[in-house]
Amino acid sequence: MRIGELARRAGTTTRALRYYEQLGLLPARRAGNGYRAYGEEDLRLLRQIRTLQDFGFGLEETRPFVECLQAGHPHGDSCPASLEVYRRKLAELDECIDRLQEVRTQVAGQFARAERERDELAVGTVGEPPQCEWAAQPAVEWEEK
Amino acid sequence: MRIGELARRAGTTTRALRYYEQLGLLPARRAGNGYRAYGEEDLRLLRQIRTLQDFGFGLEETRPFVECLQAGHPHGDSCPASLEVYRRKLAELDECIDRLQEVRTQVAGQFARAERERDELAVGTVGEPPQCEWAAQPAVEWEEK
DNA sequence: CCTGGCGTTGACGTCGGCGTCAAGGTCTAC
DNA sequence: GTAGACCTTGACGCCGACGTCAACGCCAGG
Repeated sequence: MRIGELARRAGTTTRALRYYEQLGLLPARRAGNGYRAYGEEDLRLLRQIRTLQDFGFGLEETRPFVECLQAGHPHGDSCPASLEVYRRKLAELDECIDRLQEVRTQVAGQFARAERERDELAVGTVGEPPQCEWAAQPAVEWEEK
Repeated sequence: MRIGELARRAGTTTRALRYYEQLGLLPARRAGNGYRAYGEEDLRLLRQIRTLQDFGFGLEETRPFVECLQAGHPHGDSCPASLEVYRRKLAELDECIDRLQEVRTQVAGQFARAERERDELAVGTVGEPPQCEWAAQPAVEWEEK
C-alpha cells in the first residue's frame, strides 16, 4: 500500500503521513523505487492516532499508544504509559471544563448587567452609578498549555 | 505616562502595548522626543483588554469594547456591538464545554475499559477477545475555531 | 564624559499540525 | 512517446500573541 491509499483509507492526507514519519511516529518501509510502503498494521496505528487526535490529544501524546501497538499489544492502551496519558488527559479535561464554566458564569454575569443597564437607560431614569468594575481575574490560562 | 509605566501598572509588557498599537487597538500620542505618551484613560482601555483576554477573548473581539470606551461610554459593554460579542462568546463557550464533556466521557470510558482488561489479564484468565475497537468519532473540532 | 536605564524601529522566533507550492522522478495506459 | 496520476524532497506559509534580539536614540546622575 502506498501513501495515497493509506491516507484515503484513514481519512487523512499524504502530507500528514509524511509529517508523522518525520516525527518518528509512523515510520514507513520503502519500495525499490523509493516510494513509501505501508501494511495493514500501519492502518491500525494510523487509526489510533486519528482517534486520539479527534479527542484532542496532541501527537506526542499519541506516541505511547502507537508504540504499544507496534510492540504487538492488542490495544494501544494496553500499556502503562498509555494509561498514564489517559489519566493526565482526564485531569486536563476536568481543569479545562472547570475553567470554561467559571468563565461562562462571569461572562454571563457581565452580559446580564450590561443589558440591565442598557434597559435602565432606555427608561430614562438615571439612578446612581453602579460602580461595578470587572473583577481582576487571576490570569486564567485558557489554553491547555 | 510612558510605555514602561503603563505596562507595569496594567501587569503586561511593553511589547504587548506596541503590538496593540500596531493593531490600532490602543493608539498612543507621542511626546516631543518620539516616546509614546499615555494617559489614565489608556489605562482603563488596557484593563478592559486584559480582562477580556483573561476570559479567553481574542484581541479582535476586544475591539468593540475598547472603541465603546473611546467613544466616551461609561463601560466597554455599553454598546450593542459589545453585547453581540458577549452573545457569540457565550454560544462558543457552551459549544466548547459540551464538546469537552463529551470527550471526557469517551476518554473516561476507554480508560475504564483499558484498566479492566489489564486487571483481567493480571488474574491470568484469558476469556474471549473483547473486540471493542474505538468508535470513529466525527472529527471533533476541539479548538474553538 | 560616561554609565545605565529608559525609549525607538525592525525583524525574526515560538508553538502544532499540517497546507501549499516547486521541481523533479516513476509507472501505467493508450 | 506522451499524458496523467502517482510518488519524492525541500522549503516556505499560516494562525495569535507576543518574546527576544539588534542597533540605535534620549536623558539624568555622578
